Amino acid sequence: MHNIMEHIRGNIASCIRQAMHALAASGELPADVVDVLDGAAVPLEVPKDPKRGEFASPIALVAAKRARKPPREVASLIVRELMASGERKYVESAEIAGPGFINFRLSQQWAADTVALIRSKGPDYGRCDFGCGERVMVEFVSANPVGPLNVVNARAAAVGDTLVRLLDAAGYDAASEFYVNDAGRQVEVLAESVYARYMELRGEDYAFPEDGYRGEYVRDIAAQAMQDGSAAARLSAANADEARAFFREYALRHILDWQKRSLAKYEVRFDRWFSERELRETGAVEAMIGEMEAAGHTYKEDGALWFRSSDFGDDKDRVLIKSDGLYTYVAPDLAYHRDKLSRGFTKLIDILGPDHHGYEGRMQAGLKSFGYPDGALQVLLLQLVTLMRDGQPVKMSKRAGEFISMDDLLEEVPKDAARYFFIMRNTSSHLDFDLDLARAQSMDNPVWYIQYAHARCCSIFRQAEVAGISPDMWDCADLALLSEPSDIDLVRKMAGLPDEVLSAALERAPSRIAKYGMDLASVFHSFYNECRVISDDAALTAARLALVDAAKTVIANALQIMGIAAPERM
RNA sequence: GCGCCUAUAGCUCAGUGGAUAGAGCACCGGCCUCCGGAGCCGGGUGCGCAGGUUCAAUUCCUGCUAGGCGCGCCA
Repeated sequence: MHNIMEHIRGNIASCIRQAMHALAASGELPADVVDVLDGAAVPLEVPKDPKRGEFASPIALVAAKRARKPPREVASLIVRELMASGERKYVESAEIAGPGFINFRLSQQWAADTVALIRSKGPDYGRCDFGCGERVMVEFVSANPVGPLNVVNARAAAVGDTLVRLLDAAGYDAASEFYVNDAGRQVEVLAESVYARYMELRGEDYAFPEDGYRGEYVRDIAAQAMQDGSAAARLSAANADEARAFFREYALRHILDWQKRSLAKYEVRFDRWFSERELRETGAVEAMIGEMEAAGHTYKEDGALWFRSSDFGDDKDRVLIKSDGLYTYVAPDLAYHRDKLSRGFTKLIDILGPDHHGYEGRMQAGLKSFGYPDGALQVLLLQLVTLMRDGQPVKMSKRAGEFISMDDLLEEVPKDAARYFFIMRNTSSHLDFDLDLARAQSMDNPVWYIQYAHARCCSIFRQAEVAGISPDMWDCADLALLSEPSDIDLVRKMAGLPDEVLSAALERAPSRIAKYGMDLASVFHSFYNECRVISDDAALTAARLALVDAAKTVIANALQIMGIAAPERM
């Protein structure tokens, strides 16, 4: 058993089902009342207010109409049957409340077993095999290799990496990829920009391209090439075309390495950096277009080759090959997505910035035309990020060169804080990133608050060691002694991790784990204030140390999923 | 004009087809002879507007209003 809550949920549901069948059989309820159970799970929820118990069911409200009795009366019959059932496990009491809810309270044995389970699972607690090893590919960041990573890239990196960790925890075989657009126009513009700066540094008159990249880093790259002996030698012998070609490769490698370093600092890992250029070299794009033409999904117009994407749900048709003979970005991108699916990934997730939402329709249309099922590709659109300093939005303008890159951000706030802040909101919501708060080493900072809960657990163990209490003493503790409301509140919150991980993974919602971590830390701090762990009562001390050990595990596991360190001291 | 996203407490945001809609910040008041006070406890007139589906809508659907973003043979 890896999830006690799931086990109990199943047990209660089956008890309710049996109770209703028994009532229908005995004639106390109309025979057709059991129809409400058909094809649907017995409704069971975790009440918001812990005073209502661990589980609640509105089944009596749902069944009242068929039962032709008031909900509370139906509830009372179900409770009578259920409490008489020998199948019932852990349920200590079932009460009728409000309009007809049945609230289930679990026995202390449940708390004891939960603590024991968490301690035996250790780092695996919270994980499950729901995904059955299905292969899921998450593609994120995929910034053009023409400049530094920006703040939305940083959000995408934190969200994507956490999502991969979540999917992994939920039993999927999850992989991450960064698609490198190292072919195409943007790269040429970069090459021309660096070349222009190079000429400028040499004091030659050369016009900077209209749509060129004006960042200071472009000049830096040119300057570095001039100082690099072998590069300088090659440049001095080159004509303009050769120099541009040289700078294309030089700048590309330089910027790609730079982006890789930024992400490494951020502890965001990619299983693969997939090169568009290599994809083109395999002939995959040509082959794909050939098949599309053969299938009749294309037509020629105004000298360009169009994909009939509107036949597959897109707003309008899209150009694959421009009238100048070059591919648009759509063609290689489609080939890339087809490549991912051909490698055995059955689910693709793309995390995109808000300026790319139009992209989804054409990709979905493409995959549909290839015959892949609906739902093979899921696009997660991130909304914008506003950096806040002193309560004011930080103005960013590319033109004026006022621009905060991901590197700048990570110099200002710790990596753990940045990751947390970027995932703490729903991906579909605009994000206000409070730089002052993220940097603060104080109770107001949610990251510190959670990490402090972990450090506090460790501190208690250090204290226990000083008092001469060894781990084997709490390994065999009598967990039945954990009976204070604060003990149970903590256990209840810890028991929720597996459900939380699974729903966060299925909803593609890293923010849920951020919220959970915060709530867990809060319950832990309350417990700590309410219940003394190390006391004169040796048996209770042992039980509480086991509880703290479990708490430490759960906090660490939640932080691990977010890619945030779990410090022993701060 | 079309498309996507958003609208919940003074502020930043959670949340769910169900019970009395939550958290943090800010503000006010308490709690250390004690495991880290980097903490805890208490204090709340809020789901943009109008319809619809439902036993039940803040949640789902439609329309409206307001804000953000996008709408290239750029990526």
